[in-house]
Amino acid sequence: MNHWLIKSEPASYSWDDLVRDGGTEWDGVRNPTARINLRAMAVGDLAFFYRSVTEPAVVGIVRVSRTAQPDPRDDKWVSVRVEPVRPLAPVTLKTIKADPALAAMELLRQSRLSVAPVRPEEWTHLKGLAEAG
DNA sequence: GCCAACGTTGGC
DNA sequence: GCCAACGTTGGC
Repeated sequence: MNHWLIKSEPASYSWDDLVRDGGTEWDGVRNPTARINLRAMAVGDLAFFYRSVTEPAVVGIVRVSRTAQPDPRDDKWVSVRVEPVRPLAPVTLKTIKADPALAAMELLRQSRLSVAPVRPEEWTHLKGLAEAG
């Protein structure tokens, strides 16, 4: 199983919106690198839900419930379906940046990438931080 | 194909 | 609000 991180601005779609909806189409991604990552997702893959812009932090875990399909509004692009698994105690960007075990995360390396892979050891470590806090 | 201008993302 | 990073567009 692969692990990922997906970003959303709370003003456009928040963790609470996802919980309310019970799942959503993760569409609107318009970046070629992010598209490669969406296409690589399998059903059952887990992703951190990252809140950008306003108090940037990882705030939850989601599960991929359908693989990539063309966006009906623009079939050059794709979307997957995700559903909430559980909220996490927020792990802030500040904490992530300060942690040597997370220094290689794609989140930090390419800060504008909205769909990024997470290495297994990074996944375990970051999830551990949320559970410790 | 190069590159300057421009637009968007996202941290601060 | 500012600005760095970086992707896209368009003139040449």
